[in-house]
Amino acid sequence: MKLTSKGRYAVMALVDLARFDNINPVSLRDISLRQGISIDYLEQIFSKLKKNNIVKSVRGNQGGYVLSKNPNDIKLTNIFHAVDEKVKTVQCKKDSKKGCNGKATKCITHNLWDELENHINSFFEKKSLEDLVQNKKESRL
Amino acid sequence: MKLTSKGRYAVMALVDLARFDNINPVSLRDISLRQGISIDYLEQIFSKLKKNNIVKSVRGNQGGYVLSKNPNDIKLTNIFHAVDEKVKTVQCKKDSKKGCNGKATKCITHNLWDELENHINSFFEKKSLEDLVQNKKESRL
DNA sequence: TCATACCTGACTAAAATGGTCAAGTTTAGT
DNA sequence: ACTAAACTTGACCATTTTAGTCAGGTATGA
Repeated sequence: MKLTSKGRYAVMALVDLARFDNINPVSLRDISLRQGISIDYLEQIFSKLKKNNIVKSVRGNQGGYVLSKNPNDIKLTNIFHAVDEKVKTVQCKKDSKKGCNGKATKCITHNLWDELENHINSFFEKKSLEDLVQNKKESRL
Repeated sequence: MKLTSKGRYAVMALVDLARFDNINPVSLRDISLRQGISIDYLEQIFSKLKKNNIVKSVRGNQGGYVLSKNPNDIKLTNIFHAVDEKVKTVQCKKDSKKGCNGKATKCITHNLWDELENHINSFFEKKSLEDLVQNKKESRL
C-alpha cells in the first residue's frame, strides 16, 4: 500500500490548478511557489498526469498546464492511479507454497485485504477535484 | 501511510493463534510452518504484540504464545498499532513555510487526509480477530 | 540436564522515497 | 530573428524503510 507525498503533491497541485486555470494556463513555477513543491519534482508528476489525460500542456512562453476535464469528472482515484500510487495493500507471493497463490488456497487474510481495498477505493471514487476545491473555499480560502 | 507485510504477517499469525490455542500454547515454530513466515521474523513481531498485551508468552519446553484477550476484543486497529503500522497518510512538515503547519494555514488537502484516515481507521476498529476467524471458517477452513 | 522455545539486539541487502541535475525542445512576444 | 519562459526527458542519487537474517542468550518442563 502506498500513499505518499507524491500522491499528496499531485492532489495539491491539481487543486491549485483547478482554482487558477480559469483564464490562462498555469505554470509549474507558480504552483511551485504557491504550494512549496520543487519545480523539478512537479515536472515528474505532471508528466504522468499528462500521460493519463488529466492535464494538457501548453508549451512556450506564457505556457503552462490546464485541466483536460471538468473538475467534477476528475476523481481522486484517477489522480492516484496516474502517479502510480497503488492502493494495493499487500501482495501475496505467487510462488510461495504456503500462503496465498490467489487461486485455490487463499491465504488466511486474503479476503480482509480485498475488503480493505474496496473500502479505500470507494472513498477515492466518490471524491472529485471539485469537492476539494469547494471544501477549500468553505474553509476560508 | 504504511500497511506492509509486517502488519499482514501479524494478522495472519494471530488468526492462526486464535484457531489453535484452545488447549496449549502455540509455538512460533508451528505458526511458521503453517503460515510460511520465518521464525526470526515472527519473533520480532510477537515481541511487539506481547509488549502491547495482545499475547502472553509461556516459556520453556512446550511453551509458546496465547492470546491475552478474547478474539472479539482484539481489533485490527490494536494489532496494527502494536506492530507500528501507522495509518498516517502523509505528514505535513512542521517547519515548512508553505503548506501546512497544522494550525492556522492548513494545507490545501489537509482535511482530505484527515477524512481518509478516519475512513480507514473506522474499518479497522470494527474488524476483530474473531471476525476473521469466522470468515475463514465460512470460506472452507 | 537437555531439548524446546522464548528473548534481545545487532546487522544487512534490496527497494522505495523524495527528490536533484543536466540537457534539451517549443513557442510567445519583442 | 532572438530570447526568455516554460515544457520534456531521462539519468542520477542520498536517505529511509522494509523485510528480513544471525548470533547469542535465558527460562523451564520432562
